[in-house]
Amino acid sequence: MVKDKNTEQRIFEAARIVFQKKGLAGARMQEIADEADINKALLHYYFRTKEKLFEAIFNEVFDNISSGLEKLFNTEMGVVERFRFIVEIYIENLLKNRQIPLFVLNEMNRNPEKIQMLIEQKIVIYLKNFMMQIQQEIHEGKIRNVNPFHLLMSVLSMTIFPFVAYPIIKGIGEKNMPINIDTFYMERKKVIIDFIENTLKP
Amino acid sequence: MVKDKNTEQRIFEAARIVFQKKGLAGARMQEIADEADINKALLHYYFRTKEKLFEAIFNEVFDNISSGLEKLFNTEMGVVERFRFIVEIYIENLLKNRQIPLFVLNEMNRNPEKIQMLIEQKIVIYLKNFMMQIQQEIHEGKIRNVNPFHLLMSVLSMTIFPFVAYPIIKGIGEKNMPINIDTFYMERKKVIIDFIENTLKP
DNA sequence: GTCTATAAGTAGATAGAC
DNA sequence: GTCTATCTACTTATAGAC
Repeated sequence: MVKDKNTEQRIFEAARIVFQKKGLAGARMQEIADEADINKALLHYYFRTKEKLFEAIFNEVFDNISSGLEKLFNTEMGVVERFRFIVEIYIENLLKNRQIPLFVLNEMNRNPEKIQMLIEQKIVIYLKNFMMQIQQEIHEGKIRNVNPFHLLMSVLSMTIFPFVAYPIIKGIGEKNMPINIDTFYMERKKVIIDFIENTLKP
Repeated sequence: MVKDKNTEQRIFEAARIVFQKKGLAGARMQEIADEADINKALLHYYFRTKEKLFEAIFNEVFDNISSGLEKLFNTEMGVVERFRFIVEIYIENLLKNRQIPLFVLNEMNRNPEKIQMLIEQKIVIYLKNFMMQIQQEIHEGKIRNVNPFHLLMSVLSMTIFPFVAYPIIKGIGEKNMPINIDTFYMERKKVIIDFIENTLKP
């Protein structure tokens, strides 16, 4: 249960927890109120409607992703080094917020028309720039000639997918694996970075 | 709208469409009825409750996955060859059923206790056997020494994730890419298989 | 700002005619 | 088997006291 802090923050954090677990349609205002330890009417006092509350949560999540990308891509950095950063930062962050990928993917797929613009302006633009940088380094002979789009998609897949496939990983890892699941996620950093380096070394 | 066929099949197919698009909580019985072009009461006549109808759909999807895995893993085949099969068959199938991954991942993550057993018995068991085969071929020196769990997870990620990330791919691909999105998905077969071969060649 | 009580609307489920 | 009409329960949202 969310305590301390002012009411609006409490509601916000409670809503984040519930929406990320249940999705927009599956979440109940009552559950959010309980989680925030306040009355249901207060939710409406602060956020008017369920949709608006959800939007507030989603926008915050999306902005975090976006500003993270901005930081990653507005620093001067070579392609391989940048990939390394992406993988490390993403895995660190996703370990702390494991529900985020499914939450975002759901909203992206269920309301594409609604957030297409957001995706375009806050995600795709950075990825496109990065692909141009990759193209550039290929041209300069710094890295091997690969398809930047596919490479980027492979790296994102290897990084993010294991977090949405948690139940499968848990199923595999639980009994006859010598390591715990968090260790597995941490190990992936090296696995993915090795893949990148192998793929790109000239 | 689903026509022809008997009523039960019509309901079933309509429910599959709606549940895969909206999820259990987001789906409406009325919408399923409309999609099937029948009355709402008939849904209950054939399937009693929304939950049971959903379960019927989910079990069918899950059985398809499971029987697919069974076919893939009960054939005599080397590791590399088997990986090739997996990637090709999965991409072919997912191109025809793009909503499946998100649908299944959602249910797995939202009702883990409910389907943990299913995952264990119908998915994980095959993956574990395959990892043992990988271990075996490593031992025999047929393939390079890699971590089977990570390799498997990487391949599954690269294969499946792009289908749940469709909105991002669309955003990237739509304007300044010379190919259409289906071509991109088809190309991934080769990309992933190349990765496997490079990773495993001794 | 925060609560209780309640209104208003929606969705799943059933009764009963045909 | 299939339909219309209706019930019941739940959920969002609001009114109004404090």
